[in-house]
Amino acid sequence: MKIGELAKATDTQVETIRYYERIGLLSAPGRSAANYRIYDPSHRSRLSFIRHSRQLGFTIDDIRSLLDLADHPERDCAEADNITTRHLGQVEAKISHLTRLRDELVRVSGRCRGGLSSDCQVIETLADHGHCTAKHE
Amino acid sequence: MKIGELAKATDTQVETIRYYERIGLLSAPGRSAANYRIYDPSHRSRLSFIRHSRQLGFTIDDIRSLLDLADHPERDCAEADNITTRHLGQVEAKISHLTRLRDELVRVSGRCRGGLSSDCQVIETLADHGHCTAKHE
DNA sequence: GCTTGACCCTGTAGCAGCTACAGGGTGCAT
DNA sequence: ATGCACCCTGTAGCTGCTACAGGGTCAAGC
Repeated sequence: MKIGELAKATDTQVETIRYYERIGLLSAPGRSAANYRIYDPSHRSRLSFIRHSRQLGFTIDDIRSLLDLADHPERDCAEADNITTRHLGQVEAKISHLTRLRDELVRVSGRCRGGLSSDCQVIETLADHGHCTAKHE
Repeated sequence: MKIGELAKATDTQVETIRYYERIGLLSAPGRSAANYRIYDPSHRSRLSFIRHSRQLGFTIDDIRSLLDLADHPERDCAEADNITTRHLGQVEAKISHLTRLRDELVRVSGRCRGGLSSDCQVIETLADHGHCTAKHE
């Protein structure tokens, strides 16, 4: 299949596929006489794996390791679990960070009672860190 | 004050301050005879405002608008509230996205029962989207 | 007066993970 | 023969910094 078809089949942009090839995540396929990339089903499943992993938020580097594991059936599955667990921890950290941030934003925006920006509590709050309940980084 | 002092006072990196000046977020201060940037208290409070807004996750563009409002006391505070509310919505969207993602990761990593990567359920799941309960983008 | 070290300057390149051109070639239908 | 959809390479852009390289400045200590 040509790149456009692979793109449609995996719900990926054509330029993204070329990007994955450039960074060595997806192996370079054969070429047609006209120098078009011609993919086979193995590329398709590999790209599906990549896209699925990306949707789950794995980094490109994680995906490299995961693909490597998928290619070496004799290796220990624990490596894959390590990557997943570490990633899960990062996602949870992000969630709790964003949750604190949301609470602060709710508090800030709740202060707006309309009127002029000169006595806008939102602006006030941003200007003066002391108005915050919690530390946020 | 010199840039290093301002950096310490606002808990910002020196290079970040120069970056803000370069993109026009923080106005260029005066210079000493030796061409050092010399900041006054107004720069300091402006930078605090910026940093505080960044900590709350506002984009640089949002901050430009917020600073603009802070500079025009006669304008309507609703604009600031709009920006905050829209941002809050984005944060909430991110939280719910990450939460779905987390649930899926928990499910995926729960499938690992050790053993060889050849029958690793984590790898399996990544390879086959059909294993997923929910759609995730 | 000379060195050392902390600070400052400019300019540019890098990070992640794409995305978006520009400027060209190919392939098929009309 | 012409139009159009598709393909190619190469490069620059996005966000919000961060990290140099290669240089200048200044005060303290010997």
